[in-house]
Amino acid sequence: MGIKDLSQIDFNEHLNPEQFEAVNTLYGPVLVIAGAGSGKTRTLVYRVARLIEEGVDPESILLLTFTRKAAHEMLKRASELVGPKSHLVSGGTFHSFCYSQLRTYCRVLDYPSNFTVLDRRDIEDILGLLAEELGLKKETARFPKKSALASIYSKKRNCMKDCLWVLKRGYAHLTHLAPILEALFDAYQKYKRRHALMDYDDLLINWKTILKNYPEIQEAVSRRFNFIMVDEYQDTNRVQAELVRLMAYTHDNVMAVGDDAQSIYSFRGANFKNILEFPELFPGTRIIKLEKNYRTHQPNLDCTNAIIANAQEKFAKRLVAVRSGGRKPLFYEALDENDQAEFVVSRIKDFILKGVEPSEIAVLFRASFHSFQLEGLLNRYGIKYVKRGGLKLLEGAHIKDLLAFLRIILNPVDRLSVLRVFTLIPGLGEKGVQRIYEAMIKVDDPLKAVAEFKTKAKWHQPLKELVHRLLAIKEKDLGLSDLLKGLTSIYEPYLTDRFPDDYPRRLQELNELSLIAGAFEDPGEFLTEVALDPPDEEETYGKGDAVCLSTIHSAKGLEWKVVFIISLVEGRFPSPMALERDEDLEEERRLFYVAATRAKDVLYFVAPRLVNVSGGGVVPGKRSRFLDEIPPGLFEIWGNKSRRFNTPGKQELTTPEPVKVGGNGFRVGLRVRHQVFGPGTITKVIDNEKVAIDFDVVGSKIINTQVAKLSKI
DNA sequence: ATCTAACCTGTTTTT
DNA sequence: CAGGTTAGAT
Repeated sequence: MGIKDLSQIDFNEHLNPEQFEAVNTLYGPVLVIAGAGSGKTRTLVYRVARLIEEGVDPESILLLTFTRKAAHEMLKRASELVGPKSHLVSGGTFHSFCYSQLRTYCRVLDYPSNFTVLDRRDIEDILGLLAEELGLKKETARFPKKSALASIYSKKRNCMKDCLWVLKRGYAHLTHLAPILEALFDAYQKYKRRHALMDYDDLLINWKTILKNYPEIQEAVSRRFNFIMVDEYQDTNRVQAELVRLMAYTHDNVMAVGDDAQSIYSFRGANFKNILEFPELFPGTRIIKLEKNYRTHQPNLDCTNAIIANAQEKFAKRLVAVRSGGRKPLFYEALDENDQAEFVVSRIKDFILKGVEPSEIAVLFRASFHSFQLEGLLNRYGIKYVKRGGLKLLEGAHIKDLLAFLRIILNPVDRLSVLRVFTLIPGLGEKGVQRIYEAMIKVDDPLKAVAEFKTKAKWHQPLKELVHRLLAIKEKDLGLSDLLKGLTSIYEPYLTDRFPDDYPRRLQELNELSLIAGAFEDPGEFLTEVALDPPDEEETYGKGDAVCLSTIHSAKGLEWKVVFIISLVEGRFPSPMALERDEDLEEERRLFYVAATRAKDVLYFVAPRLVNVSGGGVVPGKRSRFLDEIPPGLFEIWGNKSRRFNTPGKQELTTPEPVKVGGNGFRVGLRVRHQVFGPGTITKVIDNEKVAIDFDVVGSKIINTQVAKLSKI
């Protein structure tokens, strides 16, 4: 296959020889194994450009990845390079792609084409409901929580194994429940079918079933998408690998790009071994390795290479930096979590003063609650930040309330939504709604049945009014956007009641949701979109220049000039849940590797020496084993003891204010003893309730004198 | 006796 | 924010 004239782009000039080779392998299966920061997505995008330039129809190109963010990034860069033609290229996450295919073809499975996609919460709630209905909770002591049920279910389906298999790995204490869980999941499958619902796993598996059982559909799809490319292949699981195999069966024009060292999604069935199996799935695969790193400099790279060198199974790969210069990563051992937060904040302020854009700074952590303390401090200093991976807009109670209203309009016997909406009425709870619901499912017009429901309870009248308002709005037959606005006005009194402190903010969010909804005509499609691709806060609020706080999982594929990785102590990172099995610990190490490779210029490791535990006490922590694994000399240790009294951040916090005496006699300079933290000195009286105290052992804390027991010394 | 509302605590990671 | 628990309301 000769290369035609490269009239538009000089590929050779913009790519190194390995990338060039990958880009120019236009036909047949290709596996690109590439390290962090080596230009993986770039390679993929250039191949799209190359194909189009070759005369390939853009509509026959399909780009797939696992995460929304990676998909978004990939398509954005494609449109930058290729221009308007890139809009004809199909692509997105596996889930959204399967959804669009199922809309067209799911009738062969006896599903209506307007099925709804469940989000995680729905799945958990339905499982919980069914478990209760089947009486499993009463029968079985220590029945797993519904979140665990959902995880077991999803793993079972993603790995294509039975319950016992899943329970044996990871839920060993529950193996006796295997038959019971099979029955529960059976009931769940039936429930979904009855209500025309699919969950995330159904999207993939149902589409796979169709491809497998309907050769004419498989043929049509395979001919339509003549070039399939998968980014972040290490994140795919067996089901996704088979989907690709099935869809490419007429042509084998598949390029998979991935890094086995960055596989961090095994909890949902992704397996880095998948990448090893690719050549088996596609005989004759050409394997290309990318080992040049464009993101960072050699000292950082030496350190990250050392982190991943401790992994037990991996492709041999040693990244070499293209950039020169640079400084070793720094490790700061903070006194406690408060000092950790103060250190990070003071460094952030410093960088911003030096002219670093806040959006070029990120703080990464294992689990989203690790950043609580830091968030408080950032708020106090007025530093703008966005948090990724934590609470999503969708998870706010008010958003869920409004969506429940919408669902009732669309389907009055949606049990979860009925429960959610009707319990908003004071005095009406779970049991009451249950009785109403039973009356609803017996008749043709469920909402009317509610209006006519007979009871002496005091909630009767408010319920009737609510239902009348819902019926009235339903009759108007409004567009989706107006419908949501109308529902918001019905919901508003309950909203102000439920959230007296911050309802204006929540109302604002609801209005934004109505605006987003304006882009959809079909309400079912809107609900699916919200489940599959929830609008994230950053886009919604358009906060431009803010520091990024992120879980490591949500940081994958992104990069910043300055990166802090915090809470590198045992018990936090690696996560205690991952200590039991070797494979889990290996994954935690890869996670650490992903975090450390996000930095372009400056990389900080931070660990507190004392760790807050639940209940309010502190215990001595041990620095994370992953830090100890790194050979000494590959990072610098920072923090002589005097630092904490010299940094600007610390100064501002501890400089005594003009003496102000709190209502209870506490004043600056007073020596006090705290039940848990021991002796300390009051440095600031904030108001009648709160004082700042510099404890002799654990450093500064804000203490509420109404809650904590303080005695004067 | 039955149900609701208020309180307390403990949180992995994603589609 | 949700699950479990419990005090208090009906």
